[in-house]
Amino acid sequence: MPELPEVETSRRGIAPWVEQQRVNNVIVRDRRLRWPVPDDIDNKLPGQEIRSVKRRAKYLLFDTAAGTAMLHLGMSGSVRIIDIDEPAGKHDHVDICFDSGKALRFRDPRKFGSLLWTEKPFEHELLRNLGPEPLSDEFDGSYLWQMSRGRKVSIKQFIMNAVIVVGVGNIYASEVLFRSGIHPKRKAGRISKERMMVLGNSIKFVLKQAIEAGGTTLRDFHGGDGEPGYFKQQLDVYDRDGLPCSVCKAPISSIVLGQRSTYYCKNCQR
DNA sequence: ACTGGCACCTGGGCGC
DNA sequence: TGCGCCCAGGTGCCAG
Repeated sequence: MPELPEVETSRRGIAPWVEQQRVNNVIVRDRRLRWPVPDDIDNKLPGQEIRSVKRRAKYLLFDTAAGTAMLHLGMSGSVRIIDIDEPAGKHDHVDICFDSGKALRFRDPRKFGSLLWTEKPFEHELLRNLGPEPLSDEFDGSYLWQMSRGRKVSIKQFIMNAVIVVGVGNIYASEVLFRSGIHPKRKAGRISKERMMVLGNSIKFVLKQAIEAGGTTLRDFHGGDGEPGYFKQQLDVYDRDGLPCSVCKAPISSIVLGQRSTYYCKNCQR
């Protein structure tokens, strides 16, 4: 479910309940996530204080003196704060319980998420080769333009490639291309610098707006504070097949690109 | 070096 | 109600 805004919303929601809290114990009910949950999680985390909860790409990083727990929400994962005695549901795979009597509960029906342990997060193989954060100063349209020269992939797949830039998933890829007036199938290497500048700005704008709205709730996403995200109301094209374009009123089109549903306006996007 | 396609897993919504 | 089918917010890995 989560793209960058949903992960960031989750991070902000849980941080006040987790930072500076000491882990009492960890309950792992099912290790069979995308990768098996390592013993380190139950062995090394208890007794540690969470110094900070940070985010890199779509990973939540729980920093302690002994190492860092890396949590990825996959397609269907979510986290929330509970009282430690709250009964666990079928897909509540992990609880990180604090001395405070609260716990961080990780739920993930599809099990595409992961919970890993590392001592050097930024050297971890899953993080090492990631592209820049879209909201950082090192990312902008001229970077996108430079990286895209000679590339034949569609611009949509290009911006969803985490080696190029992290955090842009299937919803926001369609949204930022609409805002930029760029057809999702256009080859990345054949977009002018001027248009790439617009795209770079759109990525920053849309992601920021979505974070402010608390993310997008399509099904059951909720931030760590239990509130759903309200960005769905601001989606211009995603999941709006056949509905009128917010600008020109032409029906929104849908196609499949790289096995993912893709939405755009035939009129507004070239 | 790129590109496209598959895989992992479970549940929800739809049509019959 | 039940069944079968299609779809779902991610991403590592494989072959060409």
